[in-house]
Order: sequence, then C-alpha cells, then structure tokens
Amino acid sequence: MRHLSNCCRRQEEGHNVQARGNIVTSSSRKARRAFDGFLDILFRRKADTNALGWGPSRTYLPCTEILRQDTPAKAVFLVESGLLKLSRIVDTGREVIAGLRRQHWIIGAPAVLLGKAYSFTATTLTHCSLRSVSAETFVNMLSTDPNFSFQMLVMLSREYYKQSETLVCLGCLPAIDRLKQLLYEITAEVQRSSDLHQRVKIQVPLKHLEMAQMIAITPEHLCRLLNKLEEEKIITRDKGSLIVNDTQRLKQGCGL
Amino acid sequence: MRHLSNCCRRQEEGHNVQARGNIVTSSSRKARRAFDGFLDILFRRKADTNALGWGPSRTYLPCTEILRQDTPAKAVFLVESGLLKLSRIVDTGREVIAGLRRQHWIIGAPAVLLGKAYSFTATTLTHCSLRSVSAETFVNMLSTDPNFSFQMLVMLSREYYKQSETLVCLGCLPAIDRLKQLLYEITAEVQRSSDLHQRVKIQVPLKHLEMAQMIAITPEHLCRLLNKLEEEKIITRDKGSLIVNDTQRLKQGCGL
DNA sequence: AAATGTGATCTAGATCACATTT
DNA sequence: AAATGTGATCTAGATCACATTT
Repeated sequence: MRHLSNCCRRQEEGHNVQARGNIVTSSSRKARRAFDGFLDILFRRKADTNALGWGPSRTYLPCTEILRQDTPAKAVFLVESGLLKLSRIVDTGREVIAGLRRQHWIIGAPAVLLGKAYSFTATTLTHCSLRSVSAETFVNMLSTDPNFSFQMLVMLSREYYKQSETLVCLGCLPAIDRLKQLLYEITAEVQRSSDLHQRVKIQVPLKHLEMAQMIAITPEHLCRLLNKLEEEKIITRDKGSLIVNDTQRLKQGCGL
Repeated sequence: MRHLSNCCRRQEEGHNVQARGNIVTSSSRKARRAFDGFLDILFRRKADTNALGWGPSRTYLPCTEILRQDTPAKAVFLVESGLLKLSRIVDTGREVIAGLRRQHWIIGAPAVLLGKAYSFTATTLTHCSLRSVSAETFVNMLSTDPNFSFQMLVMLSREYYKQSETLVCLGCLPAIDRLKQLLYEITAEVQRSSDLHQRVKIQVPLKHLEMAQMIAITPEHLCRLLNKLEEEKIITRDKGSLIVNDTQRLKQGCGL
C-alpha cells in the first residue's frame, strides 16, 4: 500500500475552518440546531470526561495521520476541536474521502467494538485537539458506565446516519448535485444560522483534490463543475476563498 | 412521494435465499466466520430475548414494507429469518438499495436513537420473521440492561462497518467491479465455507432491477455487464439462476 | 403484463497532456 | 514545486425505443 497523504501548504496555514469574513448584512445569529445542543450537553463537563477515562487533550498539526486504514483498532478518539477527514485508498490507488469529522465526534469506535481493523485513515485537516482511550479502556468504560454507553450509542447512530446520507448521495445524484450539497453543507456549517438567503464567503478547508475525493470525481472535472456554478452565478471564486451568492439555489439543486 | 415498490412475482416464490443446489464436489462445510458465531451467541437464547422486551415473532410475506423512509422512527426490528432490503428514493425518482439485512441484524435503531425519521425503507425480499419493540421500550431496554446495551453497540458498529464498505465501493470502483463484489458476497453467503474455488449455483434473491439499484447502475447496463462476465466464463446464466464458475476470479476482480 | 434483453445514440465524467497560478 | 486550470479525446454508463422471455 502506498503512503497515504503527502503534506502540503496547509501546514503553515493553521486553522482555516471558520469563515474568514461574512459579507452578510442581516445577522440573526440564532441558536445551533437542537441536536447539536444535545451533544453539547453530553460532553459539556470536562471534569466528567476526564473522570471517565479519556486521556488528556493532545494537539496535532494539520496533515497528521491519527490512525490508518487496515491497522488493528487499538484506540478511540474524541475530537475536541479542529477538522479531520476519513479516507480510504483501494487497491486501484483511488482514494475516497468518506466524510469529515469535527468537534464532538468520535473516531475509531466501530472498529474497536468489532475487534477489526480501522476501515478508514483519519487525517487532520486543521490544527486539532483530540483525546483518546485505548481499546480496552473504552470497552471498560462502556461496561461500567451506562450513561457513557448510551452516549456512544447515540454517537454511533449519528455516524451511521451521516454515512447513509453520503451513500445515498453517491448512489443517486450526479456529480454537480453532490458538489452543490457539499458546498451547502460547508456553508451551513460556517453560518450556523437558519436564514441562509445570503451571500457568504467561505474558506473551504479542503484542497480541490480533496473536494473531488469527497464527491468521487477527478480534480479536473471538479474544476469544470466549479466553472459551471460560477457561470450560473451561484458562486464566485476569489483566489483561495469562495463566495456563495445564493445559498437557496445551492440547497434546491442538491436533490436531497 | 411516490409509492415505493410494487409487488412482483416474488410473492408466489417464497423463500429463495438458500442455494437451490450446489454443484460442489468437495464439501468441507467449515464453521461460519468467528464473528457470525459471536452474534449467534448474543441471540442464542430465545427466552432471554423474550424477557428483554422484544415483541413476539411475526412473519411477513415477500415484498412487504416494514418501515418507510422519512417517517418518524417508532420501532426497532430484529430479523430472525429471511432477507430484507434497505432502500431510499430521492427527489429525482432514483432509488438506491443501501444494503440487504438478514438474520441477527437490527433495523431502525439509529433513527430511534436519534429521534429522527428512518433514513431507509425496509422491504422484505423473502418470507421474513421479525420481532419488534417500540422506540420507548427499546430505549428503556438500553438503559436497564447493560448487556443489551453492549450488544446494540456491537450491532450498530457492524451496520456502520458494512455501510462504510458499500460507500467505498460506490466511490472508488467501476460498476463491473461492484457487480463482481456483489456476486461474490452472495456466493459467499450461500456457501459459508472457506474453500471457494468451485462452481456454485446461486439463486439470487434479487430482481435485475434490484441488483442494478444495489450497484447504482441502470438495469440495461447491468444486463450488459452480466453478458460480459458470461463471455469471460466467470458466470453462466441458466434461466432464473446463476452459476458462478470461478469464485476466485470474482473475488480478485472486485478490487477490495 | 412484468421482467429481461439488445441495439443505436448520447453524455457525464475520466484520462492525458500541457499551461498557468500560488 | 505543488496546486490549479484547460483543451482534446476517450469511454463507462445512461437513455430511449423496441424485441423477446417468463
């Protein structure tokens, strides 16, 4: 198996998850969605998390490989901050990105619970802060703490649910719609408000190659699709960053 | 939303999951894989399962819709026997089959745990025997019985793991390889032995349309791909059933 | 009648080769 | 130098229309 991802200019950039500048005039910064709130409650008290057995926070530079596909699952990670990608390379050399993970998501739990190898490689995209537990401790925490056990059930369900959306998206929608959906998700992520009928400048935390891997196309084709969206005035490109002119049209177009 | 699947000749056929006749001469019927054995243990004692709160076994005819996408998740199902498909129709009218579920798999748990709508429609392909619990009872069982809770964690992980394989397959492999993989899985399912270098006659429990939906292509294209496999002598078609001449070449070809 | 097959044609997306940016 | 863009060409797979099986 070839070496997974080679490092890149991201190294020097540091955090680029947040929007750098919203061109938005209106400004009802409403509450996050209810579900996210629920998860916040689950992990609110750091002291508890410590007591439960998670190791201390560790920070990682961008482009660091946290765990690797097909290696035995020895640990579970909890993302405290930052953004990671879950990717897999197949024999033919093609790489897919199965999804991105951020704050309050766990990584590696299914493989640990099944005693199998990790199905994906997890790589940091930005500076990340993570906590980990060994496989044994994780299982121990599950068997001794019913609350923790329930939390993990919810989190695994959320993983499954998200994975399912990705799967359906890949199976049913043409690449242009998958791209619209990806951009819509990133925009929604950045905005975190419910009135999205606005221009938003987003700093996509992914290289074009990576965006292409997320929607399972080649970078060349991605480039053409972005041109198309620009022609249709849905987006405007401004060097590294990207301005979404019409969030609604993105959402409508994406077929989900 | 249009009505989901229309019934079919399957109605009269009854069980067609099992292989109808193995042309196999050698016969080391070895034990199932270790993992399946583990799950058998988990659900071995029916009495326990009863005590836990699952409802009584109910049987369903083929082509029965058990639960429907985008409806509130009110129950969780446990498959005791038979085969079901999990499918989703998107706005464009296209339908994907996300996967098949059989004995000892649960259906609907992630949606219940998240308090969301089901992401898929579950439809029986053969005669099925299922047990169910209401969402409330399910959550109650989880909070009162740590063993049950742990079982569910393992089963959800398995769901996630399988879903991930499907996702990678869709994202990385060309249709011919996805078809090979599907056929290999069905063959392995039917054989349940580790020496697969044999001719096997399999009764695929799916219509061509459904096989096409599983690998995200049109039925026409599927037909051409099957022709191709037949030209390459990997399979032989014999009316309804299908003879795999070379399991090894199926496996090698499938890219995973 | 529904499912399957097949031919002709079209198109989304891949591949390759090279230019331009950062 | 790596990332991005773009033009020319190819091909896997879709679409449509109709024939053949079950």
